[in-house]
Amino acid sequence: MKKTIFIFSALILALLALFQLSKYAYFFGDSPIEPILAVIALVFLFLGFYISAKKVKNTVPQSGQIDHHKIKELGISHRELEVLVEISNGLSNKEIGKKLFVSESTVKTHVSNILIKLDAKRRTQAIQRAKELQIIGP
Amino acid sequence: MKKTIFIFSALILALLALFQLSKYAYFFGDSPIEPILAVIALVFLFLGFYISAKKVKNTVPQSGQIDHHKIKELGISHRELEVLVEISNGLSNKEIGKKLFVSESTVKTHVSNILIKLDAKRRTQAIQRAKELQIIGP
DNA sequence: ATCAATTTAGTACTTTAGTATGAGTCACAT
DNA sequence: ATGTGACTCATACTAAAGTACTAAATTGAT
Repeated sequence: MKKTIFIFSALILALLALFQLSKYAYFFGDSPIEPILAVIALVFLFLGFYISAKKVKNTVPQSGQIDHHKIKELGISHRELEVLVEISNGLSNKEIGKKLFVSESTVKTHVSNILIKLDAKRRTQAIQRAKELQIIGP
Repeated sequence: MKKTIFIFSALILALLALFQLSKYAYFFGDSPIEPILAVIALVFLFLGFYISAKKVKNTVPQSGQIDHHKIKELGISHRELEVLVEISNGLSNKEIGKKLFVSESTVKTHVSNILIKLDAKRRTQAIQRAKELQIIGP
């Protein structure tokens, strides 16, 4: 895709050059407008490209990658992360306990700590925050 | 690929048209150049925007598209969908009520219906299911 | 106009979630 | 050895969440 665009861009440039040559053959007026027009067109074309690309980069925040650095930064332990993942999978505390072979009490402790570390009031908010911070996958 | 070629072809045509215009400008002498320059700049700016946007749409495979068909298929009403979105934003029933100007009781009713329709036992599970079915955005 | 679906809201109840606190075990580093 | 952090579990409590009804007002389509 990139190559195609590059090739066509080169093609346009070549066209412009040809037009310039032909113009010089026909006219010998004071100041030719065509080169200026071409430069403006290209500059604004790539400006549009650039701005749009920037916009997309800011609005679409890299999907998929989990930020291990931020996990440590927030002081979230390995076990807490496991619980967090199961929360986002929609499991109840009891179910998480069974899956991780611990009591429901333990899960509750982990959940409380997670909520504090993620600055959330509810587990649903924790899910949202964790995905926002790319601590867990989408 | 075909689209890219088409777009660039259109671009070339636009360039040709512009050159024709510039020729006319030459013949009629005193027509001002600035408006033409402005038009060219704008046209190519938006052209750049357009091409870039198209490119992104083709390279990034459906991120954020919601499946309206599946929503109707599951019989989820408009109001229920609103509630569902707020659930996934991590709000409590009371908070949702305030945001949508209804009582907490009403929200509970909606939530219960949502859970039935999404075949979920908890709101966290409903979030997971809804995202899986692309009923709500990620 | 009538019928079905939606939206709203309530009561009464059960279940799940979350808080606060304390405490025991284990590994690992100083 | 002693402390530190992570993991575990418990009790007792409060706060949400969720269920199971009932029911009225509204809306949209036939």
